[in-house]
Amino acid sequence: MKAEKISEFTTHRLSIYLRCLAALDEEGVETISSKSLAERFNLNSAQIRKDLAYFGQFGVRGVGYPVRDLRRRISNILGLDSLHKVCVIGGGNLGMALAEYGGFLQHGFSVVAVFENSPAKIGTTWRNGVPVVSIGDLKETVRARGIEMAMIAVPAAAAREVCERVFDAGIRAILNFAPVRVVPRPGTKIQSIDLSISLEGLSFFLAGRATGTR
Amino acid sequence: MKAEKISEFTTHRLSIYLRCLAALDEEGVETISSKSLAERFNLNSAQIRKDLAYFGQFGVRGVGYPVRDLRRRISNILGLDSLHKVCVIGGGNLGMALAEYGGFLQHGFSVVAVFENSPAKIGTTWRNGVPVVSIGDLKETVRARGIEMAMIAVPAAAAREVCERVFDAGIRAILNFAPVRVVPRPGTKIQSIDLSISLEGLSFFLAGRATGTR
DNA sequence: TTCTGTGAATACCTTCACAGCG
DNA sequence: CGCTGTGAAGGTATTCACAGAA
Repeated sequence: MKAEKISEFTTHRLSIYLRCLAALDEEGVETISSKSLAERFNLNSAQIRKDLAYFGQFGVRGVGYPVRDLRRRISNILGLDSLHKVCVIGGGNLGMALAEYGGFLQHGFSVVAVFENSPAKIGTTWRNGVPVVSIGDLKETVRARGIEMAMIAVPAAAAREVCERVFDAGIRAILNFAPVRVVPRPGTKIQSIDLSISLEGLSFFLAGRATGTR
Repeated sequence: MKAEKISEFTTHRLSIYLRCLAALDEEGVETISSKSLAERFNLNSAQIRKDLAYFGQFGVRGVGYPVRDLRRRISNILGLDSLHKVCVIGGGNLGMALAEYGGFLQHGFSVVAVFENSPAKIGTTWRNGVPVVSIGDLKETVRARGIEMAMIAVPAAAAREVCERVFDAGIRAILNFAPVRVVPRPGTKIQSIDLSISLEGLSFFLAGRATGTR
């Protein structure tokens, strides 16, 4: 791997390539060229080659990339060789939906706990067996269960404080759903998904067409 | 407004500015400079001025921007003057969580229906009064209720077909949660949120630190 | 003087185009 | 030959720096 720092655009595309390679591998396809891979996402083939070249020389000139091998390597690059343990903070609707979402496990992420502060919910077990734990037990549970990431699904007002507690518990990666900008500590990463802002982007698009911008 | 096309980076930031301006307005602040606004998101002040300049000259030299006025204008630019009616396709956990999420209404989006294909759920009403409607009635309901946007929360396998039906029903803006790339029709827009890919980005970050990339 | 609005400079991301290997 | 890997070119986004208005 080269010393340069990799952009998020690249890592995002790696995930996309990985999905496609997994499907191809399952189909029994053994080799794929950057060109035919590119066509699937209407993307430039040089883009794919550049993305991969950051991490080594995986291809065979005149042939293409060996599907299974490339799949394994990208999986490795993304740190997906082993299952990642994830927790959800906040046992409201969104939190519970996240805890139960089947897609995570399929991609190597296992939700092992939901943290809550409402006594009524603490101690219960969610449908698929995920325990609802007191937020007070965050630190011990994180350590005991080897939790590496947290998904924050608490009200906006609580988000900042919750992130601090999560960092204090030793977690260094957060996926934040609260509509609040939180600044990561050095050595940590926060990725935010703001549903209202996404909808506002769509609203802008619709408004533009309406006023004839086309 | 200038003829240039506006990048998504800009519109995304406009949403962020809007949030901040709303808070300032509520606090009674009357004027804000690009510099002090920039400090809140550690962002460059020229960035903010450029973003706003695409749409007109809103500021007063030597003073800054009038908070309430700028708030109204951005709101207008983003098409947020009126409430937007939104539907959810898919009545699973995620779909129901989206239907009940209070944050949308606060930002001008109202979820007015959840579309489902399971007969057991159709005809029921979700907690906050959102009706669960048969996907077969999509077109009529969209027309009758003036629905402008759809949030897709169906399994990956169904996503593509569902998007087609949504477009056929006259909706031109989609927020897609299914882990599938869907190509928008001309004149439509699809914004995708892929939870697993977001987690993979975090996994890459953690993997990098672990191998000493720092 | 302060702070906007904006051309110029820079940094970054993508695409082109081709040398070179299998 | 076909396709990768990559320097060079082309675009786009961000930042700098300053002229000019209040």
